[in-house]
Amino acid sequence: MLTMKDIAREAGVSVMTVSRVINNVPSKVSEETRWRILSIIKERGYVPNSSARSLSSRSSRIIAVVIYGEGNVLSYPYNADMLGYVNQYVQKRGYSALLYTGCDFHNMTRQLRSWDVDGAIVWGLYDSEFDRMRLDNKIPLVFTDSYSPMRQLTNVGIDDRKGGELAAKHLFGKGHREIAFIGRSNDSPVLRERLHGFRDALEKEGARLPEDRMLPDNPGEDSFRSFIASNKNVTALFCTSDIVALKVIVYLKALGLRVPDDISVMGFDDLEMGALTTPALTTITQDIELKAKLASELLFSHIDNPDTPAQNITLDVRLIERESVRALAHPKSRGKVVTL
Amino acid sequence: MLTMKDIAREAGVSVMTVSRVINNVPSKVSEETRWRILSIIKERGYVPNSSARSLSSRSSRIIAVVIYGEGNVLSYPYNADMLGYVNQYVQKRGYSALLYTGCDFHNMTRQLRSWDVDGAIVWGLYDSEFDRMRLDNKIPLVFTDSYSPMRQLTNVGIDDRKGGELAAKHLFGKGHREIAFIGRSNDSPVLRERLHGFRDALEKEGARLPEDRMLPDNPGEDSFRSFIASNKNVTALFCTSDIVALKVIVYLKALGLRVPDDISVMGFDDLEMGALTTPALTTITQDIELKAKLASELLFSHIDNPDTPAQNITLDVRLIERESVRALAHPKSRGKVVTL
DNA sequence: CTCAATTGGGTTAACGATATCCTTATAAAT
DNA sequence: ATTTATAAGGATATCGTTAACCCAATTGAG
Repeated sequence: MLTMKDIAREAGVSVMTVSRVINNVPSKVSEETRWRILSIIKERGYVPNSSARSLSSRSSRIIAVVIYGEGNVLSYPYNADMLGYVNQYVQKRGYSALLYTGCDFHNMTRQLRSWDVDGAIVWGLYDSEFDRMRLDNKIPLVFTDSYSPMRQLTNVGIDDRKGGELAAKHLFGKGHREIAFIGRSNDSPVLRERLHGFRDALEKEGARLPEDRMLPDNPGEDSFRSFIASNKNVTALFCTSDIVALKVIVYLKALGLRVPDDISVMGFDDLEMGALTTPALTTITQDIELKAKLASELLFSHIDNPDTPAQNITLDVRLIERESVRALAHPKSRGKVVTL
Repeated sequence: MLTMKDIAREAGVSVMTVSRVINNVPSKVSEETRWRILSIIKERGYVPNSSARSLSSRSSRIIAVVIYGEGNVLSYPYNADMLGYVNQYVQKRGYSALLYTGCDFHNMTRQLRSWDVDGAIVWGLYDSEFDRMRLDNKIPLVFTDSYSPMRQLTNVGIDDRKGGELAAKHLFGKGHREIAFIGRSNDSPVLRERLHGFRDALEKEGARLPEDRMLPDNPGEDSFRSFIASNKNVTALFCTSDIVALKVIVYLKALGLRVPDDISVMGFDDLEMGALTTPALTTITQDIELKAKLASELLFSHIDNPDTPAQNITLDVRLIERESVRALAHPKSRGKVVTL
């Protein structure tokens, strides 16, 4: 392996001079020497050793991206999109992204510490896991979509509650009164918020969302089938994710129910694929690229200046009306419509 | 930071003994000492420093995953899926995955070398870029879907040609004679192979695929519209990727054409979303998880034993018949059907 | 003309681990 | 009783860089 020593010898200088050239230390090396060294570096194709650099300078220029979840979390397009954008911003800053997925919490933090990462962007955790996370490290951390009660955490999230609200108002405005909610969860604060917003808005309009009108997130076909069978008068379904909405539409099709003619369906997330289906999915959209950008920028500002105070940013959401919700000629409809 | 020295001092041994415990060097430390050291390590939460380890042992336990492409390559579900699976296998082996995306070839190889990665899995490159890649490194490399002429490369690909063939036979068997091909490309060997297989099979059946029946990969809506306008008698479209197929279906819908009633569409890749649309997409499927698994295993066998000879594995593909292709009551149809 | 500041370097010691070579005590073999 | 082998561990150099401090020559101000 080519080392700084080789470059130094060839240039007839000390390794420190080479180091200073590489790190652009201002006014410590003459223009001429700098130029000579740079050309030797280029000619020889010398690349500094990051491990040594990291060991010596206590800065790895690595950002860890931690996606907590089971199985292949990247098969969920939201996670993949986020990772892709985050990675772009990380690379743009000259850092590298180390990827950690899974649920082995212990191993994850071990790896973070062993690599001495300069920072980490984390999502997919539930409340309870946060406590374990903060214990050990002084590593700058940015979370996304965390609803941790600890407010000294930097977080970038979306207005999940408003998302639920928008969905409820939209369905109500289209004349729907008998509505079901797919995505009940005790673990996920995100889903909980969406439910809250949805139910509250519905009740404010005068409709109700009883317990037996809710199904857990990602129900199997069988349980969905029996749910539909025992809720014949439901005219609309609000799913807390596009993937689930799309699956539900397939299930409905298998039951001989057409969307939106026989029953309306809404999603959440605005995955690219939702626009490509027939019917195209009416959904709540969030700006994933912006979220990734803000998360990265916040992380770097923490890295550059450790005194940066924790921030909690909530991004807005919007409703995207496409084809999967039908307007009902409901007698009691107030004709209320959410405009964008 | 807690170091080996701290552990050694507390255990009353030398750092080498601690090192031996950590690296499980057989029969160099007594059971009792090992146990004592391990408990101190656990109690103190000591984590070895990977940079130092890497520097000293010349092995980083990092695998780079290189996805060559523009923009957010992970928004393409195939890439995300592959990465997700590869990452799982990499983590299972105790390695970490460093992610590189983009087209800045020079920077990519620089990073690979600077981190002294133990190996890399690479995809998304075209022929011409390979030459630049092999130049510099002795790093074990595994490619996927490369059609490089250099046979000393280890590669895991799929039988793209057969995929094209299966598509052609299926469409022909369903009675289609006037067929168009969406996915012409001079750069991508993968798409070239799919075209080859498709065209050859079509011609073998007695049909033809003239130049003006081909559209480049991922055409815009306008060019697609005029293409359809000038090819009114086309009854089926074969797209070389599911994403494009889904987009095309949306374009067709906008033109007032129903799929498959008015025109049939086939995709390629079998992305999860293709099964969730209406109509569900008839497509060519490949086993992405298997591909990722084989690529990882091959890489590790190269890492464990540098003398492992290069291998080129081609995985089989299958046709998945769903709903986007209609059977034509074509007079000349031979009623040929591909069975799975 | 002298003194202080600046410019352009160099020297040495870390950083935290592993490699390599030693050492000692005990057991087994001759 | 001597040799040999093995088990259990230690000492030191080294991996490639940067941090911290040092030094000589030049420049500019007073």
